Amino acid sequence: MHVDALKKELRDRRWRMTPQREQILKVFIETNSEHLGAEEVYRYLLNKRINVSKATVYRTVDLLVELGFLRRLQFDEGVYRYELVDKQNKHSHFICNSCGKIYELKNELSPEFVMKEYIDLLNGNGYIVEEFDIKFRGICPKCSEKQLKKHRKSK
Amino acid sequence: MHVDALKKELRDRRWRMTPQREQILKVFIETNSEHLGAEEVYRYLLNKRINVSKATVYRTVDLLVELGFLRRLQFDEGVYRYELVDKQNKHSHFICNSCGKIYELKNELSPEFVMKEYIDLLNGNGYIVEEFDIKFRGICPKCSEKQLKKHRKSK
DNA sequence: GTACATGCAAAAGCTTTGCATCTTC
DNA sequence: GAAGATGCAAAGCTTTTGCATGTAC
Repeated sequence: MHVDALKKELRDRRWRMTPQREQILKVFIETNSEHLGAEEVYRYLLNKRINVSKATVYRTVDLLVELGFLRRLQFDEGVYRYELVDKQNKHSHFICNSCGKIYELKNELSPEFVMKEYIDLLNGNGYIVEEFDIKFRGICPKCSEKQLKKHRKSK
Repeated sequence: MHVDALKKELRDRRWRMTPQREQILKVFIETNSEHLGAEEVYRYLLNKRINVSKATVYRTVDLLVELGFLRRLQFDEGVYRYELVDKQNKHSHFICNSCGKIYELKNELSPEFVMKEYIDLLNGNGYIVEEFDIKFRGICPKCSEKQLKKHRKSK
Protein backbone atom coordinates (compact mmCIF):
# COMPACT_ATOMS: atom_id res chain seq x y z
CA MET A 1 0.00 0.00 0.00
CA HIS A 2 1.15 3.52 -0.79
CA VAL A 3 1.22 4.77 2.78
CA ASP A 4 3.39 1.88 3.93
CA ALA A 5 5.76 2.48 1.05
CA LEU A 6 6.02 6.10 2.15
CA LYS A 7 6.77 5.06 5.72
CA LYS A 8 9.49 2.73 4.52
CA GLU A 9 11.00 5.30 2.17
CA LEU A 10 11.10 7.95 4.90
CA ARG A 11 12.59 5.55 7.43
CA ASP A 12 15.28 4.51 4.95
CA ARG A 13 16.25 8.14 4.43
CA ARG A 14 16.10 8.99 8.15
CA TRP A 15 13.20 11.35 7.59
CA ARG A 16 10.03 11.31 9.62
CA MET A 17 6.56 10.03 9.06
CA THR A 18 3.91 12.49 10.22
CA PRO A 19 0.12 12.50 10.16
CA GLN A 20 0.23 15.39 7.69
CA ARG A 21 2.37 13.50 5.22
CA GLU A 22 0.11 10.48 5.44
CA GLN A 23 -3.04 12.56 4.97
CA ILE A 24 -1.67 14.42 1.99
CA LEU A 25 -0.61 11.26 0.21
CA LYS A 26 -4.04 9.78 0.96
CA VAL A 27 -5.76 12.70 -0.74
CA PHE A 28 -4.28 11.58 -4.03
CA ILE A 29 -5.29 7.98 -3.44
CA GLU A 30 -8.83 8.87 -2.37
CA THR A 31 -9.41 11.28 -5.25
CA ASN A 32 -8.06 8.75 -7.70
CA SER A 33 -5.13 11.01 -8.48
CA GLU A 34 -7.26 13.74 -10.04
CA HIS A 35 -4.47 16.16 -10.99
CA LEU A 36 -4.96 18.30 -7.91
CA GLY A 37 -3.01 21.46 -7.22
CA ALA A 38 -1.69 22.38 -3.77
CA GLU A 39 -4.61 24.69 -3.07
CA GLU A 40 -7.07 21.91 -3.89
CA VAL A 41 -5.30 19.43 -1.65
CA TYR A 42 -5.49 22.00 1.13
CA ARG A 43 -9.24 22.57 0.59
CA TYR A 44 -9.96 18.86 0.37
CA LEU A 45 -8.40 18.34 3.80
CA LEU A 46 -10.15 21.41 5.23
CA ASN A 47 -13.47 19.93 4.12
CA LYS A 48 -12.66 16.74 5.96
CA ARG A 49 -11.81 18.82 9.04
CA ILE A 50 -8.21 17.68 8.86
CA ASN A 51 -5.93 20.53 9.85
CA VAL A 52 -2.87 20.94 7.71
CA SER A 53 -1.36 24.28 6.84
CA LYS A 54 -0.91 25.37 3.26
CA ALA A 55 2.86 25.64 3.76
CA THR A 56 2.94 21.99 4.77
CA VAL A 57 0.95 21.00 1.71
CA TYR A 58 3.48 22.75 -0.50
CA ARG A 59 6.43 21.26 1.33
CA THR A 60 4.89 17.80 1.28
CA VAL A 61 3.98 17.62 -2.39
CA ASP A 62 7.57 18.66 -3.14
CA LEU A 63 8.79 15.89 -0.88
CA LEU A 64 6.49 13.33 -2.49
CA VAL A 65 7.78 14.31 -5.92
CA GLU A 66 11.32 14.00 -4.63
CA LEU A 67 10.58 10.51 -3.30
CA GLY A 68 8.92 9.44 -6.54
CA PHE A 69 5.35 9.15 -5.26
CA LEU A 70 4.00 12.11 -7.22
CA ARG A 71 4.68 13.65 -10.60
CA ARG A 72 4.43 17.39 -11.10
CA LEU A 73 2.37 18.57 -14.06
CA GLN A 74 1.54 21.82 -15.79
CA PHE A 75 -1.44 22.43 -18.02
CA ASP A 76 -0.78 25.96 -19.21
CA GLU A 77 -2.47 27.51 -16.21
CA GLY A 78 -0.79 29.36 -13.41
CA VAL A 79 -0.54 26.35 -11.08
CA TYR A 80 1.34 23.12 -10.60
CA ARG A 81 -0.75 19.98 -10.45
CA TYR A 82 0.24 16.56 -9.15
CA GLU A 83 -0.64 12.96 -9.89
CA LEU A 84 0.35 9.62 -8.39
CA VAL A 85 3.23 7.96 -10.20
CA ASP A 86 2.29 4.57 -11.59
CA LYS A 87 5.32 3.17 -13.32
CA GLN A 88 3.49 0.09 -14.60
CA ASN A 89 0.89 2.23 -16.26
CA LYS A 90 2.45 5.16 -18.01
CA HIS A 91 0.00 7.50 -19.64
CA SER A 92 -0.39 10.77 -21.46
CA HIS A 93 -2.99 13.47 -21.07
CA PHE A 94 -5.81 14.68 -23.24
CA ILE A 95 -7.31 18.02 -22.25
CA CYS A 96 -10.73 18.79 -23.68
CA ASN A 97 -10.92 22.29 -25.14
CA SER A 98 -14.66 22.24 -24.63
CA CYS A 99 -15.27 20.95 -21.08
CA GLY A 100 -11.74 21.25 -19.69
CA LYS A 101 -11.63 17.70 -18.38
CA ILE A 102 -8.24 16.02 -18.31
CA TYR A 103 -8.25 12.44 -19.57
CA GLU A 104 -5.53 9.88 -19.02
CA LEU A 105 -4.64 7.94 -22.13
CA LYS A 106 -3.46 4.60 -20.82
CA ASN A 107 -3.21 0.95 -21.73
CA GLU A 108 -4.33 0.42 -25.32
CA LEU A 109 -4.74 4.17 -25.75
CA SER A 110 -1.25 4.97 -24.44
CA PRO A 111 1.20 6.44 -26.94
CA GLU A 112 4.08 4.60 -25.25
CA PHE A 113 4.11 1.95 -27.90
CA VAL A 114 4.34 4.13 -31.02
CA MET A 115 6.87 6.36 -29.33
CA LYS A 116 9.35 3.53 -28.96
CA GLU A 117 10.53 3.65 -32.54
CA TYR A 118 10.79 7.42 -32.45
CA ILE A 119 12.89 7.35 -29.29
CA ASP A 120 15.20 4.90 -31.03
CA LEU A 121 15.60 7.53 -33.75
CA LEU A 122 16.52 10.16 -31.16
CA ASN A 123 18.97 7.77 -29.52
CA GLY A 124 20.55 7.15 -32.89
CA ASN A 125 21.11 10.90 -33.13
CA GLY A 126 22.83 11.26 -29.79
CA TYR A 127 19.88 12.26 -27.63
CA ILE A 128 19.50 10.10 -24.54
CA VAL A 129 15.81 10.20 -23.61
CA GLU A 130 15.15 9.83 -19.90
CA GLU A 131 11.48 10.75 -19.92
CA PHE A 132 8.84 12.28 -22.10
CA ASP A 133 5.52 13.92 -21.66
CA ILE A 134 2.78 14.32 -24.24
CA LYS A 135 -0.27 16.50 -24.01
CA PHE A 136 -3.10 16.49 -26.48
CA ARG A 137 -5.79 19.09 -26.76
CA GLY A 138 -9.01 18.79 -28.66
CA ILE A 139 -12.57 17.63 -28.17
CA CYS A 140 -13.25 14.67 -25.93
CA PRO A 141 -15.68 11.86 -26.88
CA LYS A 142 -18.43 13.19 -24.60
CA CYS A 143 -18.32 16.71 -25.96
CA SER A 144 -18.13 15.68 -29.59
CA GLU A 145 -21.09 13.37 -29.02
CA LYS A 146 -23.03 16.25 -27.49
CA GLN A 147 -22.31 18.50 -30.44
CA LEU A 148 -23.35 15.77 -32.81
CA LYS A 149 -26.74 15.41 -31.07
CA LYS A 150 -27.30 19.14 -31.08
CA HIS A 151 -26.50 19.21 -34.75
CA ARG A 152 -28.91 16.37 -35.51
CA LYS A 153 -31.73 18.07 -33.61
CA SER A 154 -31.23 21.36 -35.39
CA LYS A 155 -31.83 19.75 -38.75
CA MET B 1 7.83 39.31 -43.51
CA HIS B 2 6.52 38.83 -39.99
CA VAL B 3 6.17 42.52 -39.17
CA ASP B 4 4.09 43.18 -42.26
CA ALA B 5 1.87 40.24 -41.45
CA LEU B 6 1.36 41.72 -38.00
CA LYS B 7 0.44 45.11 -39.50
CA LYS B 8 -2.07 43.48 -41.79
CA GLU B 9 -3.58 41.33 -39.04
CA LEU B 10 -3.98 44.33 -36.73
CA ARG B 11 -5.50 46.48 -39.47
CA ASP B 12 -7.97 43.73 -40.33
CA ARG B 13 -9.10 43.58 -36.74
CA ARG B 14 -9.21 47.36 -36.31
CA TRP B 15 -6.41 47.29 -33.80
CA ARG B 16 -3.36 49.50 -33.92
CA MET B 17 0.21 49.01 -34.94
CA THR B 18 2.65 50.60 -32.55
CA PRO B 19 6.44 50.78 -32.33
CA GLN B 20 6.31 48.66 -29.18
CA ARG B 21 4.43 45.85 -30.88
CA GLU B 22 6.85 45.87 -33.78
CA GLN B 23 9.88 45.83 -31.51
CA ILE B 24 8.58 43.00 -29.37
CA LEU B 25 7.80 40.82 -32.36
CA LYS B 26 11.26 41.60 -33.75
CA VAL B 27 12.92 40.36 -30.57
CA PHE B 28 11.69 36.86 -31.37
CA ILE B 29 12.85 37.11 -34.94
CA GLU B 30 16.28 38.49 -34.01
CA THR B 31 16.90 35.94 -31.27
CA ASN B 32 15.83 33.14 -33.56
CA SER B 33 12.84 32.43 -31.35
CA GLU B 34 14.90 31.35 -28.35
CA HIS B 35 12.02 30.49 -25.99
CA LEU B 36 12.21 33.82 -24.20
CA GLY B 37 10.05 34.74 -21.24
CA ALA B 38 8.47 38.17 -20.82
CA GLU B 39 11.21 39.30 -18.45
CA GLU B 40 13.88 38.34 -20.99
CA VAL B 41 12.14 40.18 -23.80
CA TYR B 42 12.03 43.24 -21.56
CA ARG B 43 15.74 43.01 -20.74
CA TYR B 44 16.69 42.42 -24.36
CA LEU B 45 14.98 45.65 -25.34
CA LEU B 46 16.47 47.53 -22.39
CA ASN B 47 19.93 46.48 -23.55
CA LYS B 48 19.20 47.89 -26.98
CA ARG B 49 18.05 51.13 -25.33
CA ILE B 50 14.54 50.60 -26.62
CA ASN B 51 12.06 51.76 -24.02
CA VAL B 52 9.10 49.49 -23.51
CA SER B 53 7.46 48.91 -20.18
CA LYS B 54 7.15 45.46 -18.70
CA ALA B 55 3.36 45.75 -18.69
CA THR B 56 3.41 46.34 -22.42
CA VAL B 57 5.63 43.31 -22.94
CA TYR B 58 3.14 41.15 -21.06
CA ARG B 59 0.18 42.63 -22.91
CA THR B 60 1.91 42.28 -26.26
CA VAL B 61 3.02 38.67 -25.97
CA ASP B 62 -0.56 37.82 -25.00
CA LEU B 63 -1.75 39.66 -28.08
CA LEU B 64 0.76 37.91 -30.31
CA VAL B 65 -0.38 34.55 -29.01
CA GLU B 66 -3.97 35.57 -29.63
CA LEU B 67 -3.11 36.54 -33.21
CA GLY B 68 -1.22 33.32 -33.83
CA PHE B 69 2.28 34.77 -34.10
CA LEU B 70 3.57 33.25 -30.87
CA ARG B 71 3.01 30.01 -28.99
CA ARG B 72 3.08 29.96 -25.20
CA LEU B 73 5.23 27.27 -23.59
CA GLN B 74 5.97 25.96 -20.12
CA PHE B 75 9.02 24.01 -19.12
CA ASP B 76 8.21 23.18 -15.52
CA GLU B 77 9.64 26.43 -14.24
CA GLY B 78 7.67 29.30 -12.82
CA VAL B 79 7.50 31.28 -16.06
CA TYR B 80 5.80 31.29 -19.41
CA ARG B 81 8.05 31.21 -22.45
CA TYR B 82 7.18 32.05 -26.04
CA GLU B 83 8.30 30.97 -29.48
CA LEU B 84 7.43 32.03 -33.01
CA VAL B 85 4.76 29.87 -34.59
CA ASP B 86 5.98 28.15 -37.73
CA LYS B 87 3.15 26.07 -39.09
CA GLN B 88 5.21 24.59 -41.90
CA ASN B 89 7.80 23.36 -39.48
CA LYS B 90 6.18 21.82 -36.45
CA HIS B 91 8.60 20.64 -33.81
CA SER B 92 8.88 19.23 -30.33
CA HIS B 93 11.27 20.09 -27.55
CA PHE B 94 14.13 18.24 -25.95
CA ILE B 95 15.37 19.70 -22.67
CA CYS B 96 18.81 18.60 -21.54
CA ASN B 97 18.86 17.56 -17.88
CA SER B 98 22.56 18.32 -17.78
CA CYS B 99 23.03 21.73 -19.45
CA GLY B 100 19.43 22.91 -19.50
CA LYS B 101 19.46 23.81 -23.20
CA ILE B 102 16.19 23.46 -25.05
CA TYR B 103 16.50 21.80 -28.45
CA GLU B 104 13.91 21.89 -31.20
CA LEU B 105 13.32 18.52 -32.82
CA LYS B 106 12.28 19.38 -36.35
CA ASN B 107 12.33 18.05 -39.88
CA GLU B 108 13.70 14.51 -39.95
CA LEU B 109 13.87 14.52 -36.15
CA SER B 110 10.28 15.67 -35.70
CA PRO B 111 7.90 13.20 -34.07
CA GLU B 112 5.05 14.48 -36.27
CA PHE B 113 5.35 11.54 -38.59
CA VAL B 114 5.18 8.68 -36.08
CA MET B 115 2.40 10.46 -34.22
CA LYS B 116 0.09 10.35 -37.20
CA GLU B 117 -0.89 6.73 -36.73
CA TYR B 118 -1.40 7.23 -33.01
CA ILE B 119 -3.66 10.22 -33.60
CA ASP B 120 -5.71 8.07 -35.95
CA LEU B 121 -6.11 5.66 -33.05
CA LEU B 122 -7.36 8.46 -30.80
CA ASN B 123 -9.73 9.66 -33.50
CA GLY B 124 -11.08 6.14 -33.83
CA ASN B 125 -11.87 6.29 -30.11
CA GLY B 126 -13.79 9.54 -30.26
CA TYR B 127 -11.04 11.98 -29.34
CA ILE B 128 -10.70 14.83 -31.82
CA VAL B 129 -7.08 16.00 -31.59
CA GLU B 130 -6.60 19.67 -32.36
CA GLU B 131 -3.01 19.99 -31.22
CA PHE B 132 -0.37 18.15 -29.28
CA ASP B 133 2.81 18.98 -27.52
CA ILE B 134 5.65 16.64 -26.66
CA LYS B 135 8.55 17.32 -24.35
CA PHE B 136 11.52 15.05 -23.93
CA ARG B 137 14.05 15.25 -21.17
CA GLY B 138 17.39 13.54 -21.07
CA ILE B 139 20.99 14.15 -22.06
CA CYS B 140 21.72 16.08 -25.24
CA PRO B 141 24.35 14.99 -27.78
CA LYS B 142 26.87 17.60 -26.56
CA CYS B 143 26.63 16.63 -22.92
CA SER B 144 26.73 12.89 -23.54
CA GLU B 145 29.78 13.44 -25.74
CA LYS B 146 31.45 15.40 -22.95
CA GLN B 147 30.77 12.66 -20.43
CA LEU B 148 32.16 10.10 -22.82
CA LYS B 149 35.43 12.03 -23.19
CA LYS B 150 35.78 12.47 -19.45
CA HIS B 151 35.24 8.76 -19.01
CA ARG B 152 37.88 7.90 -21.61
CA LYS B 153 40.47 10.19 -20.01
CA SER B 154 39.93 8.74 -16.57
CA LYS B 155 40.85 5.28 -17.77
C1' DG C 1 16.38 15.20 24.35
C1' DT C 2 17.27 16.53 19.80
C1' DA C 3 16.79 16.93 15.19
C1' DC C 4 13.24 17.48 12.25
C1' DA C 5 8.40 19.04 10.87
C1' DT C 6 4.67 22.21 11.24
C1' DG C 7 2.08 26.63 11.37
C1' DC C 8 1.80 31.27 10.77
C1' DA C 9 2.71 35.34 8.62
C1' DA C 10 5.64 37.68 5.77
C1' DA C 11 8.16 37.80 1.54
C1' DA C 12 9.15 36.66 -3.12
C1' DG C 13 8.36 36.02 -8.03
C1' DC C 14 5.63 36.31 -11.97
C1' DT C 15 1.67 38.34 -14.08
C1' DT C 16 -2.37 41.38 -14.33
C1' DT C 17 -4.82 45.67 -13.71
C1' DG C 18 -6.49 50.67 -12.77
C1' DC C 19 -5.81 54.96 -14.22
C1' DA C 20 -3.74 59.04 -16.12
C1' DT C 21 -1.30 60.21 -20.25
C1' DC C 22 -0.02 59.72 -24.86
C1' DT C 23 -0.64 57.97 -29.80
C1' DT C 24 -2.61 55.99 -33.77
C1' DC C 25 -6.04 56.12 -37.13
C1' DG D 1 -11.11 63.92 -31.98
C1' DA D 2 -11.97 59.49 -30.24
C1' DA D 3 -10.79 54.95 -29.45
C1' DG D 4 -7.11 52.48 -28.26
C1' DA D 5 -2.19 51.69 -26.37
C1' DT D 6 1.36 52.71 -23.06
C1' DG D 7 3.68 53.49 -18.57
C1' DC D 8 3.72 53.42 -13.85
C1' DA D 9 2.63 51.70 -9.60
C1' DA D 10 -0.29 48.93 -7.11
C1' DA D 11 -2.60 44.69 -6.60
C1' DG D 12 -3.25 39.63 -7.35
C1' DC D 13 -1.90 34.83 -7.39
C1' DT D 14 0.78 31.05 -6.48
C1' DT D 15 4.67 29.45 -4.12
C1' DT D 16 8.58 29.87 -0.82
C1' DT D 17 10.75 31.07 3.50
C1' DG D 18 12.05 32.61 8.45
C1' DC D 19 11.21 31.63 12.83
C1' DA D 20 8.94 30.15 16.99
C1' DT D 21 6.56 26.10 18.52
C1' DG D 22 5.44 21.32 18.42
C1' DT D 23 6.50 16.33 17.63
C1' DA D 24 8.59 11.88 16.00
C1' DC D 25 12.20 8.99 16.86
